[in-house]
Amino acid sequence: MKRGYHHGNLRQALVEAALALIAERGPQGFTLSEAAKAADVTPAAVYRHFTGRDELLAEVARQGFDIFAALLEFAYDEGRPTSLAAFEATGRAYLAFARKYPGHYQAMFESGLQPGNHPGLAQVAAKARDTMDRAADHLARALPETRRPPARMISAHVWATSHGVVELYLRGNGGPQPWAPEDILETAIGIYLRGLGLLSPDK
Amino acid sequence: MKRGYHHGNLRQALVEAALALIAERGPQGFTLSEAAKAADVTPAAVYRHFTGRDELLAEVARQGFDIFAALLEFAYDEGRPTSLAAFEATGRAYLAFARKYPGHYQAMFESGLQPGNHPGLAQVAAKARDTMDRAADHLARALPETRRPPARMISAHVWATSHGVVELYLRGNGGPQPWAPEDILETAIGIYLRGLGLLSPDK
DNA sequence: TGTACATCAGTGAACGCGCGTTCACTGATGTAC
DNA sequence: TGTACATCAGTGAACGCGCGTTCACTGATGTAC
Repeated sequence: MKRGYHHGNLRQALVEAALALIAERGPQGFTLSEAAKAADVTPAAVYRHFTGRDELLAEVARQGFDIFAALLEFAYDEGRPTSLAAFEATGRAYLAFARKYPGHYQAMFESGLQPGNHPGLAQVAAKARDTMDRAADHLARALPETRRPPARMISAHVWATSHGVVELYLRGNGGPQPWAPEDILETAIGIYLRGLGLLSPDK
Repeated sequence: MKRGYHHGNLRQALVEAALALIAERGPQGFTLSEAAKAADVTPAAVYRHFTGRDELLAEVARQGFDIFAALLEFAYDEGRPTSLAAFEATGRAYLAFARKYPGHYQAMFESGLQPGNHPGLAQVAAKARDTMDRAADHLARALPETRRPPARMISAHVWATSHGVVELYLRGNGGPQPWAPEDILETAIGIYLRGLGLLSPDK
């Protein structure tokens, strides 16, 4: 692809170059210089669009949280067809996101980025979590009040389990496993929901 | 502490210097040069004890898995007093380890180390997992065979949930939470065990 | 017990490298007249 | 429609830095006689 002196959309091209680098070599493998090179541009050009290396990385993560929040929202689908099915779908969406967008995922969760330093990032991350919280809240209403854990506790449980399955069994820090990550997560959540009293005790 | 030309136990001193660096600044913050400096020694001296930076880091992780495996074994205590209590104790041990040995924990799980490149590492990691598997197996025997998930599936669930709680709520990539990580994990495992049919449905 | 000597843990200087960042600049674009 | 000019995206060279690693060396230790 040819281009003249001006690139056209260098900002997004840099984001995508960074994404490819991260997906291929891990968050450590990402450098400003290499992202610039992959976008066919001098490292100095990056500074026309970002204040520096960190801001480029943060933008990658931000776009990741955007996609993530949208996927969760789509999976939740306002609680349709049932609050239970919608809740299960959000759990699956977590894993599906990590599988389909590994560059984004790593920028978000494994790059050592401090959300506190990037206000926009924290905001869009909160949006994703809010969807989970709503799904859990909707689900919790089906429980008798006396034995109903707080909705945010339930969503914390599912985030933790989903995140753990991704880190250990999809991204591979836990050694090989005889099951697909999807099956591990599915059964874990199934047993958990039975424990909440939302699935019948028979398989 | 004074010392002469020879250090005495430089190898272990380097491991401990690395540990302190990692605990303080994260696995990225660790460099061979700084570890050497912290041990009051020239960077070149490191090469008398390790083949290079990676092997030093791997040794830190190896010692971590050693401690971890011992803690799990201690918590499991051959299934005493009951298989259920022993199983719950191993879950708690995971979190306790991450809290008490943050440097080891990060070297093991967040340093980007490839266990495949360090045979000794994979071996001792397998030992830790084996303890979890035994705990799960012991527990599973209390279940009627028809509705008993494979023991390794159960231990995968608990590893994942424990790991997720540590990453998100102890190490802080999931935003602030109104509960202590210990409480999140405890309730998650409680609900899960009820789902397995091992705890009565009343609180 | 005293001395010669082999061993080897640590030194200090140097290396090449790639990193993030800066700076004065240049060339393309698009707008005002 | 044609030209002058302001804007600004990208260049290219340079910087200082800290990294991991190497090498010839030196000084402490401990053992053989």
